[in-house]
Formats: sequence, structure tokens, C-alpha cells
Amino acid sequence: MYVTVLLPLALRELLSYSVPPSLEGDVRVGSRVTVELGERKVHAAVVAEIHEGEAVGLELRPIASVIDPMPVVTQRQLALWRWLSEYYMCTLGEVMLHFLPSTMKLETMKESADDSFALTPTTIGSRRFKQLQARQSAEPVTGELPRLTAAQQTALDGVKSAFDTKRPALLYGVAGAGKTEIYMHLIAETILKGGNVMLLIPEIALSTQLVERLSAHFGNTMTLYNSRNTPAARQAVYNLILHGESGALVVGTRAVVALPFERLDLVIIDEEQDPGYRQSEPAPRYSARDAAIMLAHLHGARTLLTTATPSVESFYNALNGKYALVELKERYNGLANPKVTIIDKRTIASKEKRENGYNADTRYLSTYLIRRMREVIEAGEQVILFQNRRGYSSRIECLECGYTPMCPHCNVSLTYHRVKERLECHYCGHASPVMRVCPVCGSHNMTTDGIGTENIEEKLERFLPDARVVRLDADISRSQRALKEVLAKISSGDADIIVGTQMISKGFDFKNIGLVGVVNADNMLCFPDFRAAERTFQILVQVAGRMCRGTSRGELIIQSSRDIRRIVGDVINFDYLSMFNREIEERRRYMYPPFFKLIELKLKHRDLARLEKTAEELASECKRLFGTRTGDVAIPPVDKIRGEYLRSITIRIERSANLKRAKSMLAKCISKEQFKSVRIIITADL
DNA sequence: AGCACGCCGACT
DNA sequence: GTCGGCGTGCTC
Repeated sequence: MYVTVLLPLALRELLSYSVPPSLEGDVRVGSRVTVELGERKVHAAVVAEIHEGEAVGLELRPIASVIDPMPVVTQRQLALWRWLSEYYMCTLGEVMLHFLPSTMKLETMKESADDSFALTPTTIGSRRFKQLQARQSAEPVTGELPRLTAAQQTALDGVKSAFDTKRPALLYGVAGAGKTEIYMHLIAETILKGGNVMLLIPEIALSTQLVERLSAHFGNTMTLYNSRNTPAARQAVYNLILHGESGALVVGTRAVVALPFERLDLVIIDEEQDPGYRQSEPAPRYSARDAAIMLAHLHGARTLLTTATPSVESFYNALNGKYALVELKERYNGLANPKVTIIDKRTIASKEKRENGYNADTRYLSTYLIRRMREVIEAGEQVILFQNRRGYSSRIECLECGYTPMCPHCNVSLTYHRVKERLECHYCGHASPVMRVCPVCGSHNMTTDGIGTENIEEKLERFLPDARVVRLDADISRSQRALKEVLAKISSGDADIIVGTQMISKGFDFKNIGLVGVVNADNMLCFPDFRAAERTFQILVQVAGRMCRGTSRGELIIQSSRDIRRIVGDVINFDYLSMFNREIEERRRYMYPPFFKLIELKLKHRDLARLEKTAEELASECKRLFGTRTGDVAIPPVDKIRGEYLRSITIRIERSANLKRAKSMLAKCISKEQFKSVRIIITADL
């Protein structure tokens, strides 16, 4: 007997090991075994296949021991892993490495291997496991479910009849329409029948309100799974799902799709459009939303995707009948959409120059925005100022000679952080001190250009000295304590203005927002990505949604120095269909999803000449295989990161083509000898 | 992914 | 004369 096994390494193929007769009875598909690899390494490998008889033509090493008498990886998990590795063009080992709790992976030197054999899934995290298990079996869901409004009841019925047709349902409901209550009804129903539920959320820190409400109701049966869990806690959840019988609700971020579910009856994907579901680095470069849909498919589970602003792809699927569209339009307490005002900073700047004399600061905060902020704060309400860039300024610049300090490892200018008083690279983390004197021409005229959240905070001190300002961005939320402090200030009314990045557009339940100001809509719209317009619409609608839960109507002020009326016009009317119709035509015309699958090949090397030569060779090889579907070698906006130069080639595969075949042809092409010397990173579905 | 083997520059 | 740089290739 011999087995093929999965190793947590980026190996192209599965490896085979013989099974000593004494272990033959213990080996199962999905069990872990210990195997030696190379000189001194011992690994925990997962058995993928069992073969009777002898392997032909190859002298196999034997497996050293069997760790699990019962499988710890299920057939369906293996199926999902295989799909992930094939669809996203990475190795099975990379999938396993990423998804298996680290406590279940074993990589030790031979000398200490004996101790490591003791690492069975029930010894690690076993206290947590017992706690979870005790909690789960304590009592089933009791507890009164929230009453549904007529609109919610209609939507729930719509979702259920979609499920009857075996299609995923796309629940499209405006912010504040009350999707959570619908989740609760579906979850309770599933759990009571003994089925298991998976709820996928974009990010745990930003979904606190949803998680708290669900946990208040389903406390006994609910389990959280996310990347902030300790390895032992992850292991405990893994075991609970593996050995759990039924009636469990698992709420988690991306990696939750890799758990060993059985009887998975309902999969809910919250905020399906959220870009956080895409993992771009490291491999597997996958979409957790799409993986969850595939997982549901493998289980025959009912699938619900929800959103206030559907992704273009999902809405397209809903229109062509692949998904069933269920709309939940009515706002909870019948609130109207906010008023929207667009400030064109080009005309404002010249007007203010005439009237008030030139004021560098009104380039960033217009007098209208400042006046409205003052009024709203005086009326006892709060203001959100949205700026999609953290730090103080995007860069510093010498006014005399134009010198701008760049990152020595990346081709980007350094971002000025005033709080830390240093220059930072947002790509590689490089930090250097701030210079007062230009190192090129010796001038003392160093100035800042472009603004971030820190800078706005400072400008507000000048314009609205009495306002209490808090900042909410990645720099703040890195510390759990600082984040809590800020959120407490907001909810207790000890903050008048919240300055934040797109982080504020999610999850947080602000109660008293009367005004949302978008400091600069340009950089979102001009972001070099085919989803930029869609993303801008989503973010603007979401930030506007932060003030739809209070009592007043509210106002959204959008500042820009470009013609953004096309996009913003849709936001003014909160007109998703108009945005969708325009986008879908552009996608069709310029060959983007959902009409074409994009495969991006990113090439990396520190020798530019070598990189360019190889990139050209690869592009012409791809052109030979795929014809005009292959784009030219492109120079990315940031073309050097951490000392390595970058080039990219995009291949567009039309919907009607055989995608699987294209991918296997491409994989074969890339593995050719001539492309070995540069690193090629494949993103198989952008 | 590691980790070995294997050929070219600045040091005891 | 050696230590060590990372380029290349292999792991059942």
C-alpha cells in the first residue's frame, strides 16, 4: 500500500510514500501522517489518496507514523482545496499552508520529531475546545426573534423562494433597511433543524455591531473565527466544527471557508461587494466570496449574498438569472436620502482667491464645508470627514528645486507622518527622518503637498478651534485600545468631528451624524483600477449611509477638482442602476469582468534589463498561445517595490472560452526553462 | 517553500 | 588563501 500526500509546501505535485504493513489499518484519506522529506525535515502531511499495491518505477520512502486515527480533513475540504488551487493557479500546498491552523502543521528537525508526534488535534487547544463544546451543548436557540417589518417579511419570503429554485439569492437592501433581522430568522430556522450555518464577514473589527447582535441572540451556538484568534483558539474552533454534530453558527472572515464543515445548510455572505474578501498576497490569491459560493455548492447549501451596493459582477448574475434578486428597499424608519452638494474646488479656489485673498488651506477645506460643519456642530450633531489617505501629507517637496524624498527601495515618494515626525513608505515600511533643509539645493523651503487624515485634524484646529476632533484610520485601529477609546468618544458625544479613511464607511453604527464631508473624491476616482468608479460609488453611498440612522435628513458634501459629475450624479440620486448600466457597458467595451476573466502575470526581478527581456519573451509566448487576448507588457503605477522591479501582462479570457484549458496552457508555458529566472506571480481572477 | 550544492568578490 | 553572496534544482 502507498499513499499520495499533501505537504504544506509550494510543491507542484503530490508526493507518494509507502505505508508499512503495521500502519495499513490506521491510514485514512484526510488523516495526517508524518513523513520525512529531504535530509532532515519531518512534516505533517495530509493523505489525499490511498493506493493498493506497489507504486511503479519509484522507490518510495515510508511514512513514519499516523497522527490521526480519524480524518481531520474532510473530503469536501479537499475538494474545495483542489478547486482553489486549480482556479487560482497555485499549488495545493500553498492552499493547505494558508488554511490549516498552524498547530496542525508540523515541521521539525528529526531529533525532536518524537515529541512532536504528541501534537494531536485534541491535545492542542483542548481546554478551549471543551469550553466551546460545553457552551454549544448547553441549550438550543430560545430567545424571541426580532419582529419583521412588512418589507423585511416580503424580502425573507423572496429569499426563501429563491432557495426553493436552488439558486443563490442576492439580497439588495439599502443601509439601515435591516438585513440583520432577516439573517437571524434564516439562521434560527436552519439551526433548529440541526443544520450548520456559515456567515462570512469582511473584517471582524468592522462588523462589531452585527457580531454583537448575533451573539446576543445565538450566544450558545455561535462561534467566531478570524485571523486575530490565537493558534490554539483556531485549533479549538477547527475541532469543534470537525466533531460538532449540528446546529452551529460560525461567523468568520476569509479563512472560515476552510473549516471542516458537515451538514452545512446555509451560507451567508455579508457585504458581498467588499474588496476585503480578495486576498492578493500571499497565495492563494483568492476571493473568499467566490470560495464560499463554491463551498456552498459542494454542500448543496442555500446561499445568500447581501449588499447595499452590489458588485457589478453579482448584479449582472442577478439580472441574467444566475442569482435570484431580492430587493429590500424600504428604510427602517422611512428616512429620506441625504442632500448631496458637490464642491468643484477649481471654481471655488479662484472665487475665494478673488474674495478672500489666496488661502492655501481652502484648497482642502472649502469655506462652504467649514460653515456647514460649524452649523451642524452647533445643532448638537456630529460630522464625518472622509479622506482616503492616512498620514499627514502625501509627500514633502522643496519649493526651490522640486526635490521630493523617495523610498530607496520602492519607486514611490515617502509619506510624511507628523505624529511620528518621520517619512514612511506605505509599500515597504521604510522610515527616515524628516529633513528641514533640502539635501539637493540647500534651501530651507521644504513644504508639504497633498493631505492625509493627520493634516486635516490639524487644519480643523485652526478653522474650528472649539470642535473636538478624533481620527479613525489604520494607524489608530492598529491598537485595540486606541480604537476603543475613539469609538467611546464618538458614541458618548465627546467628539464633534470624526476624520477617517474608508474604514469609517463600514460597520460602525454612528447615531448622530448630521453631515458627511468627502475632502477629495479625485484620488478614489483616478485610482488606476477598472473598478475605481464602482468602488467610488460604493464608498460614497456607504459613507452617506452613516448618517441615515439619526433623525435629521443630513447632507453629503463632496469636494473634487475634477469633473466627477457622472459618478457623483448617480450618488446624488442614490441611483445604483444608472451607475451599473454605465459600468457594464464600459466593461463590455473594454473587455473586463464579468464578460472576460482577467489573468494577471506579475513579473519581479531586481535586474531591470533582465526583467524587461523576460517579460517581452513571456508576452510573445502568450500571444502565440492566446492571440489578441494577451495584452502588452505594462509598467505598473508603482514599478519598483522592495528593490524589485515590476512588470505585468494581462490575459483576457472571454466567458465562452474554456477557462480551465487556458489556465493549464498558461501554467505549462510559465514553467518553461526560459522564464525560471524571474519570479512570476499569477492572479487568476482579478 | 526550504535547503543544499555550486561558482565569484572582500577579508582573517 | 577562505567566508559568503544568491542562482538553480530537488524534495516521494
